[in-house]
Amino acid sequence: MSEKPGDIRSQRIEKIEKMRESGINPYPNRYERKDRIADVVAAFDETKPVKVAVAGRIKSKRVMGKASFGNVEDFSGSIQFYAARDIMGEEEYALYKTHDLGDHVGVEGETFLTQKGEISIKVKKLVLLSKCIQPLPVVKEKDGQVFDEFSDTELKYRHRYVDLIVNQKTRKDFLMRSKIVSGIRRFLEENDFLEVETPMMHSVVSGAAARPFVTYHNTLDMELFLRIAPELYLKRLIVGGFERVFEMNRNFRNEGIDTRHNPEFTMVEIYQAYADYNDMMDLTERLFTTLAEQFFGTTDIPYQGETLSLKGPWRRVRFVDAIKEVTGIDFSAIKSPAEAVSAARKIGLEVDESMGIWKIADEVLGERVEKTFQNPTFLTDYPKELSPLSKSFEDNPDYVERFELFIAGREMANAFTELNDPFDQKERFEGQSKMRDEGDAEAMMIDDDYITALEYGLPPTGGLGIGIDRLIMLFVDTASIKDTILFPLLRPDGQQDI
RNA sequence: GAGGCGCUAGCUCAGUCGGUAGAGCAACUGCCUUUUAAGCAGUGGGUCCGGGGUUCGAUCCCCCGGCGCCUCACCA
Repeated sequence: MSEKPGDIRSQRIEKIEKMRESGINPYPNRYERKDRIADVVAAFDETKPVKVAVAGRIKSKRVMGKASFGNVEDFSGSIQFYAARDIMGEEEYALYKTHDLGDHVGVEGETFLTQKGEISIKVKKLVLLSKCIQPLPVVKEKDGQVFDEFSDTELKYRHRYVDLIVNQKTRKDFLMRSKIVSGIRRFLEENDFLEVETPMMHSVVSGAAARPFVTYHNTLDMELFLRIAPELYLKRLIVGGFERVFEMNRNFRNEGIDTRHNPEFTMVEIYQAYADYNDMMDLTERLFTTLAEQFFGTTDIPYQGETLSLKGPWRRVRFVDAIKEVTGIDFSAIKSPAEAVSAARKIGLEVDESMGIWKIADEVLGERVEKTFQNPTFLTDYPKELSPLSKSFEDNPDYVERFELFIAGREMANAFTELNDPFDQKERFEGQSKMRDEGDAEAMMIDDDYITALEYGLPPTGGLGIGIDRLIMLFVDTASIKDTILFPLLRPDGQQDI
């Protein structure tokens, strides 16, 4: 009788209308759920049937006339139920038969084992808790093989809730993300780090090389930038006497989107007074191996068809040595940009003199070297020019005490001995500011207050940043960062959903 | 931002060398009281991403646009 007969949504709306007419509320306010499904399954004893009341979504339904099997699923798991007219009563059973896949129901009854040996609930009473009027994709499974998986990437990201309802792998991956994030927090807390929250809206763009999102505060009548990194605030806290701090939260960078980049991404930044970049390497290594052992029981983890060994100690190789090893180019011996250009061109890279020696070196590294680091590798001792916030070696001012960690060819972490010399920092800021004036949109701005903070004295400090989304990619074995972010940024599709 | 690929039923996908479309699952109707990718019989369901062009006729060919994916560039 609907306007569009055959349309599943209209059919279900009709069902709702009928229920309302007969005084049944398809969206009741409350249900006394007494048991979690996983607990019911775990506690099952064939010789001792127990009364249970579970709640969840109907995930499957197999009706055989006057009796029926189905599965309800809650967050903890899934269980089969057996609904029979003789037990439920004719009216209740008829109503149950109108319920659809995706409906939330409360199921009460006694546990029993079917002839085929499946733990089930013999339904005494089944009540609708929330009607699902949208047709769910039907994903079936047998012997671990998944049929008709809901696989349209666009729909998965746009309607993540549907993805979570029907695809077990998605649910598992995000559960894993949650657990890893809390594992990281636990690890840091156990190591006496204090979690802090610093501003997300900055008036100065600094702390990393990236283009910011710009926003505006009405009352103050000023431009603000969404933070690209919390770094400078966290170091202010070290100045303030918090010796070990971390912040695990979102950064925003107005850059491209691809399998490794989302404009908002999660980063943990960690600062430790009286430590240097070597201590940060140890900390990083311990964190990763602790997580691997916790979640896999081993440091060998599968990733995209390969096995990565996270077992320490990890390889440490100097920036210039790594480039030399892979390409034969020794940047420590190169004296002029022209020389660097010709070396880079020899291996087929497009660069020009204005980049300077070290940006060219960085280009060579990114193009030819990084992908060779499959197992964890600390790339250390960066050139000063590429690192405006890191401290130089006492005996070699051209290089800084910094490392980046690569796993599976991807940058996973960045750390250094923090530059705490206010005079040096001021000079570096001025250099950045000049680059900015010359059109480098990613160069930092001068943060005068930060210089003032340094003038109060930042103790020798090690700092470390780890990209959480990328770490998760590793642990849930996915090739795209979007599979680790519940709601990745997409363009609006311009269509009305539904 | 550039190039390549894709977009067909609620989902997963066929297909039309240009004559306005089909399967499986889901839905609806009937049968079925131990099924589990339940089964059997029948039915309905589509602006074939949008707009324009070519054509007697376009879902298909051409152009423009939208969204997604992949590769590249920037970046973590």
